[in-house]
Amino acid sequence: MQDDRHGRAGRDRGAARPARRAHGAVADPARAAAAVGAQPAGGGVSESAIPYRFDGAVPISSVAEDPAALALEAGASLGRVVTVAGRVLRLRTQGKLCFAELRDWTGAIQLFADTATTADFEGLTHRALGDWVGATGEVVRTRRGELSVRVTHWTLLARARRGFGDKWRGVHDVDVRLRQREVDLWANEGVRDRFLLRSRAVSGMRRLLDLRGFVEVETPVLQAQASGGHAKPFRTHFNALHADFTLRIATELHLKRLLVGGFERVYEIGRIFRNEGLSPRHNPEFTTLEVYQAYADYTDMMELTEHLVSSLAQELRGSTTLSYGGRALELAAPWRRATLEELVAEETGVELSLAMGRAELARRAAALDVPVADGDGPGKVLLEIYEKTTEPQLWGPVHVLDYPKEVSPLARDHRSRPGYVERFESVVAGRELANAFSELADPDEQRGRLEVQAAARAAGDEEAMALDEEFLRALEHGMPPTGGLGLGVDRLVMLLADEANIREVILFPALRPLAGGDPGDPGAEPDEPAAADLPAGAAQADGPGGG
RNA sequence: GCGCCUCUAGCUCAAUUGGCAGAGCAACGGACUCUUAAUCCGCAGGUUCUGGGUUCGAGUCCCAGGGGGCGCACCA
Repeated sequence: MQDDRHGRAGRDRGAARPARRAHGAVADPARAAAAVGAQPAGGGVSESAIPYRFDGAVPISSVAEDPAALALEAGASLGRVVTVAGRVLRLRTQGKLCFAELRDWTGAIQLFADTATTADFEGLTHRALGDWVGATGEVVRTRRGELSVRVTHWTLLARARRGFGDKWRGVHDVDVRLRQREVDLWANEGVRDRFLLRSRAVSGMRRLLDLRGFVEVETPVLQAQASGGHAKPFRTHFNALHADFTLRIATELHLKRLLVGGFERVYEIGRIFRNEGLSPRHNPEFTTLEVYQAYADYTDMMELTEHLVSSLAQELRGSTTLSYGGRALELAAPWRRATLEELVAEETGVELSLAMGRAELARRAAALDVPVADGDGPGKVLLEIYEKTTEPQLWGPVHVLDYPKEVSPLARDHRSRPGYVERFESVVAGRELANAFSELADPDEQRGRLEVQAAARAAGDEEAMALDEEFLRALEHGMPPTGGLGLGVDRLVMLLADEANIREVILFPALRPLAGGDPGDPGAEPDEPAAADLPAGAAQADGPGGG
């Protein structure tokens, strides 16, 4: 993994066995594609009655959490008329009364209707679960004590032709949950909150960095040759240039070029792509944060890592003490710092040192049942031993210091330990969360390191780092001393959300495509007429600017 | 890629040793003026993932394929 800043950040290895969250995958692809709960169309309201916009709705939480409303006594009215909008998730009709639970993304409130005060009472009682409705009425508390909007009039905003699964148990079919995340978000408790947490973590990250004077930038996803990491890229074709391109595997090299260009503090939060395995802990596209700070070294990056992670935990979870997989995790700064060898010795009792040479290291690897490849140098052997025996056992958080130069082509030589570079990985819950170094700025040294990579590449190592001449030329213009940090955003969100499966923190994780497309759906509306059959005007009316 | 597990109504799940495919929810029709997973009455709903095989008889056993899950490998 060498210099690979995100070698596994955001993609875990050696992780604790993930809790099995769902059972019994169903689903032949046909049924998965046919979606959940297809129901016959109906409901007695014509599509043309649905308005183009809906004015005046307030967030439901502003009603449901209003102190005056909370203090309201059963049977009393607040004397305040509100309009709310959202989705009908429960519906209970009782003779000339009707109760519905209306939910928007801020909260839920009951609608209370009756034949005397509600326009089109009958229509309301025939809403399908899942229909979107706007409603206006007084804020009251029912005799039975439920805060409600006593509906005088209401508007259908969307029909739900498909249901959202069992109203009590939701939808547990993993395939449906992931392929139809929109269903998962409504049907299952906590899903939406988890993704809101993710969103807040990312915006929090931006805010914390902005406060320290960093600027956010965007670098290319499409690259002639991806570099800056160790991974197989996805390949694509750039028609206009008649050239094969790759999707980026790291943002590192472009960001360092910005340091050369005078951006002293930059960061990018972006998707990178690695053409590798799929697992509960690996998604081929994942999000990284990369930060570069001029005049700083890796010790500054340790402080920054601690600051980001502990601040987000405090802000989003209310504490730096979290529970992850049932085990306590204390994220408050400062985090422990220990060298790679110290940690291996603690875990295995085996002393290691680069100085003892490859042969001796290989013997110790064998004694620990760690396989070693013939081509591996001493640094690689050392790293393998650490990764196989120690990293998965580290609960942390801990900054693992000082990696062999051999496996770190982009990091600067250690100022006092020959053969090592100034690099650390932050390990939390047995997995790498962050990877950082004092950046290598010397163009000649960098060229030499990348030539070694290029040779490995030429020898068939598909994941050896590509030699990037534009990057090397940039370094020749001079890059100041710089500390750089890469952090796996998906991984961080997993920690904050207490999730063992990366797909629970990615809205639309990669899945095998369904063969044959939509197999048809008996509950769905008839197919739309083909475009050719539409009147000329209609054929173009497919969106803003579409014409 | 390999191994193990799994797939039954729209959803969540049953179905004794191989012996009539069921329930709850959703849907549909109805009753009900304070419900809270409302309740009650009625009605409807199936290529038991697909294709073969064994058997008098297969949701159940066997083979092949597909989807999904987990683990391993990969992720220098």
